Amino acid sequence: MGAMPQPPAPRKTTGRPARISRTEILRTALRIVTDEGVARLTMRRLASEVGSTPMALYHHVRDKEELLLLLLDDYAAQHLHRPSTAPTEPRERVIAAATAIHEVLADCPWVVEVLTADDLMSKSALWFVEQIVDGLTACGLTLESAVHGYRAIWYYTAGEIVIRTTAAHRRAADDRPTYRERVFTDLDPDELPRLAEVSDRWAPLTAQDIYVHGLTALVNGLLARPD
Amino acid sequence: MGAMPQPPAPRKTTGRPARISRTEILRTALRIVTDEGVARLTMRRLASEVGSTPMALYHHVRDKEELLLLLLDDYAAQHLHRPSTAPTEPRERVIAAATAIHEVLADCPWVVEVLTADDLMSKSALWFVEQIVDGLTACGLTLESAVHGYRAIWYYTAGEIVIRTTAAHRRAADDRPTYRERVFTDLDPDELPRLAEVSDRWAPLTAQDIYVHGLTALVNGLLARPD
DNA sequence: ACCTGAACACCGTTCAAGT
DNA sequence: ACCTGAACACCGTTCAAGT
Repeated sequence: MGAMPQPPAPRKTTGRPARISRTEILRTALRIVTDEGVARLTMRRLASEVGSTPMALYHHVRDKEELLLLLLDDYAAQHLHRPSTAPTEPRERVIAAATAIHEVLADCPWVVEVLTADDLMSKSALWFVEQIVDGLTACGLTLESAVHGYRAIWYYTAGEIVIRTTAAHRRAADDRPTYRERVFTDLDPDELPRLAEVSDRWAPLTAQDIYVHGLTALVNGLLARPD
Repeated sequence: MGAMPQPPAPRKTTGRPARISRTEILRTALRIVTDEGVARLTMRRLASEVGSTPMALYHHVRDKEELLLLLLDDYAAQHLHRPSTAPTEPRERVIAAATAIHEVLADCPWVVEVLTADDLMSKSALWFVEQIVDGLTACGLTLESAVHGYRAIWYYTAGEIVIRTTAAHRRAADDRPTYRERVFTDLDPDELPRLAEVSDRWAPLTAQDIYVHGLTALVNGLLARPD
């Protein structure tokens, strides 16, 4: 869960009226991050886009890290909608909830910076976490094992996002051949026979989306071995 | 595989003798990163530690990103040792290879920055990748499915490192209560019954190391469902 | 209460010049 | 070939002051 810091502190009626609001700051920040990537989001840039000074921002957010967390919270709240009908079969409910979280995160590459800056996600994600934990218990796991299972799913999901996102980012910005290309052209088939055998299929193979495949395997494995 | 850029280009005998070497740069960088964390590794700081100027570094590495990748390559080469005896049972070989990679990465928190900056690991890790892919095929998967399985394992492993490392980092630097603490104290038991039920056990539960547990489940699931 | 200006203490990297 | 000095174009954040 990302740190959702205190709400803007209920507006007092005394004092100078605010010229910029936290909402406006977050809206602008989200636009910058969506259009140009998280690297381009600086406090100075953001300040000028909302027509203010860098220091005015610090009156609405504690620091840049809090800004990023608020941004993820906001994003999740807007995009993570509970389905009108969830599967009744609990195993399927687990898969569906994890896939929902994954889809939302996969659509905003900038989350990586935030994921690695905090441990979990927004309040909006709690319902999905509940679905996963509850689904696993409904399949026979103890509550403790279900929580562990949820964490394994979260590791897998976050890892997929982090790795795939940065790999894509790299590919885009890359003129020079990747390390993989260089290494895979001169594999020793005696030492690494399997890798040598797939070396020329590696790129298309690893370009395939295997999230659901791996997720299903993981969930099956978690349920087959309830300790 | 991290980008291992060209080796330092075989030393020519003409020209000025080098005052600093790539090896010396990497040794110093590794010390900084180990002692004080990757955030403290700046080109300027590194230059002064090797007794040189920032720009001298650019004669030995292309840029900071290449420096970090070289660092991971170096680290993996030094710490990722092939075991003298590997399990004969292929499923166990897969688990052992993944665990070996995980252990080395888990011991150097700074890898997170590098993992998210490139897609995979060093050349030294290839043997372990081979063990995983070969072990999975030996259990009956096609070569393609084995590669997909390897990727699922890699996502899970990288995710565990990234999430656990940054969570630990956060805990250390944190005075204010975490978002989880704030959220978990006022869960609605009607809406989120399972989470409410575990809310006070959540912290110790998620502090447990479940890497091997999840890995085993994932591998079992991958093998039980070879499509 | 909210905002500003100036300053502090940094970054990575380029460029032109030295030896 | 290797290294230096100075500069460019930035950062996040603090502090003291204004309205």
